[in-house]
Amino acid sequence: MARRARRYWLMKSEPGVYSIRNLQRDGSTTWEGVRNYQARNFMRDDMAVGDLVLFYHSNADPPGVAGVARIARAAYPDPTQFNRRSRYHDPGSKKDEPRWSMVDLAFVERFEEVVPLEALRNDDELSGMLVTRRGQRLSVQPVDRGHFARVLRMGGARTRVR
DNA sequence: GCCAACGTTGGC
DNA sequence: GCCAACGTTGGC
Repeated sequence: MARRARRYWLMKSEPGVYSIRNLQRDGSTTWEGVRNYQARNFMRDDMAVGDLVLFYHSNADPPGVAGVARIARAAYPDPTQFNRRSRYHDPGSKKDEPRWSMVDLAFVERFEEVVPLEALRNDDELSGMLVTRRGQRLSVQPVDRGHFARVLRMGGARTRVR
């Protein structure tokens, strides 16, 4: 049985809300609250267990890639969409036809230092990488294998692409 | 805190 | 289907 090739991703989190250190502490986490259709589609349709993720700190100083995570559970319905108390509640979503999906992430490693967005932008090998584009707000993005490997090197990571 | 960029909503 | 109004994201 041929296995699907591992895919590579970037996922944004505000460190004031949930940082790479939080993920390191917790070991794994649920990724609820994504309410953008493009981001949902990537999670629901394209992510699989074992895919690697660049863990990106947004609204941070500096913004940038803080470490690496791994998809620990493939997409399943985000329960917060049905919770009236939740800030992620979606009254338009039906139980038998959930609108929003989520995945679980597991900690892989934390970079010694964040690789700043500016460094990504200044790196020739990373030209075209989505996150370096001005106005790019998507919180879940696919990353080219070569770009992923390059960011790992910039972060001094032990993790390798394969 | 500002504001550009962008997604969503809803009137028409 | 258009598009103005509005809300959010996220760099700076």
